[in-house]
Amino acid sequence: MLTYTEENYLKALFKVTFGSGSNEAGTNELASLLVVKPATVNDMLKKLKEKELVDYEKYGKITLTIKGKKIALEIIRKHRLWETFLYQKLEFSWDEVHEVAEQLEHIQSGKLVDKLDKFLDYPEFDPHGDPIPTKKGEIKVQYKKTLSEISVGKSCKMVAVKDNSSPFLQYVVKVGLGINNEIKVLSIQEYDSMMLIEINGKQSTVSQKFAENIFVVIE
Amino acid sequence: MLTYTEENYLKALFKVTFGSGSNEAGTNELASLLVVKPATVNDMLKKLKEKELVDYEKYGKITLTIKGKKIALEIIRKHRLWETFLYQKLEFSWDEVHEVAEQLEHIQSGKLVDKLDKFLDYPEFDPHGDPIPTKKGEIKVQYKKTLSEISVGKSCKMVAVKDNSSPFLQYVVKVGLGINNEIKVLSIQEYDSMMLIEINGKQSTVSQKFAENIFVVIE
DNA sequence: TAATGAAGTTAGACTAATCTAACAAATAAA
DNA sequence: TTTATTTGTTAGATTAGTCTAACTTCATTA
Ligand SMILES: [Mn+2]
Ligand SMILES: [Mn+2]
Ligand SMILES: [Mn+2]
Ligand SMILES: [Mn+2]
Repeated sequence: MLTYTEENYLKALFKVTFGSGSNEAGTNELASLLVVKPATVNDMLKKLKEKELVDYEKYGKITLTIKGKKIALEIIRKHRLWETFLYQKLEFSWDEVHEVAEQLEHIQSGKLVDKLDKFLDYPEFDPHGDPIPTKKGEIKVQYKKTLSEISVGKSCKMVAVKDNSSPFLQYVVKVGLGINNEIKVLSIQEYDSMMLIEINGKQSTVSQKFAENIFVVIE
Repeated sequence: MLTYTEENYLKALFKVTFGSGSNEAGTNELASLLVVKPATVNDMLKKLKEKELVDYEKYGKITLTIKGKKIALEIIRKHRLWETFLYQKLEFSWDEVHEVAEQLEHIQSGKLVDKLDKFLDYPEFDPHGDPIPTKKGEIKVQYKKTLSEISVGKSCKMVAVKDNSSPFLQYVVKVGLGINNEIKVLSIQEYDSMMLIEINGKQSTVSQKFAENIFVVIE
């Protein structure tokens, strides 16, 4: 059985490597994501290598083994199922679920995950629009862009958020945006890339930074 | 914030002291309940005393402070609410809930407890018949006896179990017993106190050890 | 009341997870 | 191709939680 901390390293490693082309990560990169020092990561990598959860040679790049990736996906599955539970059943707002799910994702009980999945009627996406890995560890890859990549005059549909922080999520709500909303790009300011958008007939102006954290699909 | 381990010590301390008249506990007693060595308990007591969660002097008895008792009750409240959730909403059987609740009781989120309580419609008892402390830390004291104390010819109602272990709980089900069942004591064997009982018209014979672990009330 | 056993304490050691500070290797710049 | 910068590693220390083995105090009982 893995410790709480080991699980967090695997999850972080999956997040930095998944969809990064090379599937590799570096010590510093991982350290900054986990908010620990590189020295700490280095120690942990030796432990994870010993347990055959990562491939890693001194001064080399870090990758997850199949075994490590499988565990990472299980934790992400649990995290997103719990977020969905908190949001749908307990009426948490979408900016509150992540923090609690960070704890709940470490509860060890295969039965609990299965029952929860069933109770929620096998959801495919969490409240932030992120896909929930299946029991088999399959994860849906969505061909999504960020709002900042959409050109003037085009329409798209919001499907997820990149930034999961509470302040950002609250801001998204304030702007009148939510998952599945239609967004039309009315204009883009040359100078600072500020975007004038329309959602349900209501206009808003958003910064480039904001637009880079909204995932959309073109229909 | 307390660690997972500190919380377990407070909970264990509450369990051994609550309703014991003196409200006191000893090092060895606590050690055996927590399945650690007395030396370990001794170290922890110093930490808990420092944090003003227990009253304790060298070679003296251990008691919870008001503050320590309050925290213990919060953990027990969480434990029993989670057990109720698992049993009522996720269809766990009553012998499976305890182990998972041992983990879930340590999730830190006041909001989660409140929401869960509401979601379950403010339950008063958990699946084992144990009272769920209120948000204010009030716990219902039931005037209950054990089945072994009931005399021949009398009837009573099962309200809870003393032993929460999976083998015992499964055995209770097998005997045809459950919370709120009427039990009539038909006869008691002189020699070994074996009890012949009737539940819903069905007769069963149970040992004294068994009868000592069934809580009942006389109506 | 003194001996004996039970209960409780201390010292010293270990593991997991973390840090700081110093060092080494790899990479980018000049 | 040196030099400088970034990246990664090591050594040594700390804290929480645990242990064993030895010791002390308390309580019972002969
Ligand atoms: Mn999340
Ligand atoms: Mn999410
Ligand atoms: Mn329980
Ligand atoms: Mn219970």
